[in-house]
Amino acid sequence: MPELPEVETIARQLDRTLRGKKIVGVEVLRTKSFVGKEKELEGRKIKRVGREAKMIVVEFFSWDKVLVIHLKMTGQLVWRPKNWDIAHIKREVAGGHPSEDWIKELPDKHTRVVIDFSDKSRLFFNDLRVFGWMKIITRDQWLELREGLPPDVVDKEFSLEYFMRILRGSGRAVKLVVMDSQKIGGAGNIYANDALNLAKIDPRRSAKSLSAEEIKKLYEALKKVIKLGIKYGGATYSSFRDTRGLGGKYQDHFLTYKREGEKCKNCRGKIKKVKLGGRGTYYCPGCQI
DNA sequence: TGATATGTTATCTT
DNA sequence: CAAGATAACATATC
Repeated sequence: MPELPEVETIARQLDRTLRGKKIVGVEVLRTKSFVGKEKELEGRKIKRVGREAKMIVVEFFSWDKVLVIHLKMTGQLVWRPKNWDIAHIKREVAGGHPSEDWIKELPDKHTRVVIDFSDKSRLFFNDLRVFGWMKIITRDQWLELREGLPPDVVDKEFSLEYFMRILRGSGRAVKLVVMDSQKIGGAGNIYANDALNLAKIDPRRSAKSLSAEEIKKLYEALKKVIKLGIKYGGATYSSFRDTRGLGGKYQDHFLTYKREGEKCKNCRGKIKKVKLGGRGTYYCPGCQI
């Protein structure tokens, strides 16, 4: 489910809550969801939690291995303190409305892994479709993996020159190139749709047909929507929940995504939905040329 | 019942 | 070989 802003939201929250905590137990309820020997985690103390592309990395004190997590389409990481109860969550969220469907007991039928900490708090990895995973790899493997990753939209290495080179080198539809995780990290379907609307570019156009000016507009739009997504704590669409089991707010600011038939915020045209690369694609025929 | 679903990658086709 | 298209992963919801 989560795109970069959603993963970033989760990673930041985990970094805050898990730092210094000691793992005392790991239960794997679905073997496909955990790669490696979970026993190895016992007794480890968490140094920090970070994000690279759409992966979450957990680093430990005095250990040369890391835990890498990918939520794919439907993964969730929900942390609950000792003696968690509904009243506790409601107290924690100032003015927010906890989504009722998530105020429930865990583990449930979609829980794949549970990590227990020495302070009796617990982290639940839920994943309906079981595409996501947690895996233990060595620090060296992790560094190697990072080497092979393209720059994230929010990285400073993601320059306009780089973006231009990528787009000019492909004849595919511009939206598919923007979403290509081999070339650009972190631009998923929701944000790709919205960035193209903001830049007023038809998502179906061949990437190499964009002018330098259009590329620049798209580059800026992409950074802008991703930052907006982070600011609003991600988009709650389908299964996205933060570590408290609560949703984000970006969905209230969608420009095109899931807005078929509604008015374009630029030109009052009607948002249209088409299919591109097997994915739902939303755009405004009025202003996206 | 059938279409659809946020991500990634393996495998097919051109 | 390379670029691009498509299927696959597992499950729920509309």
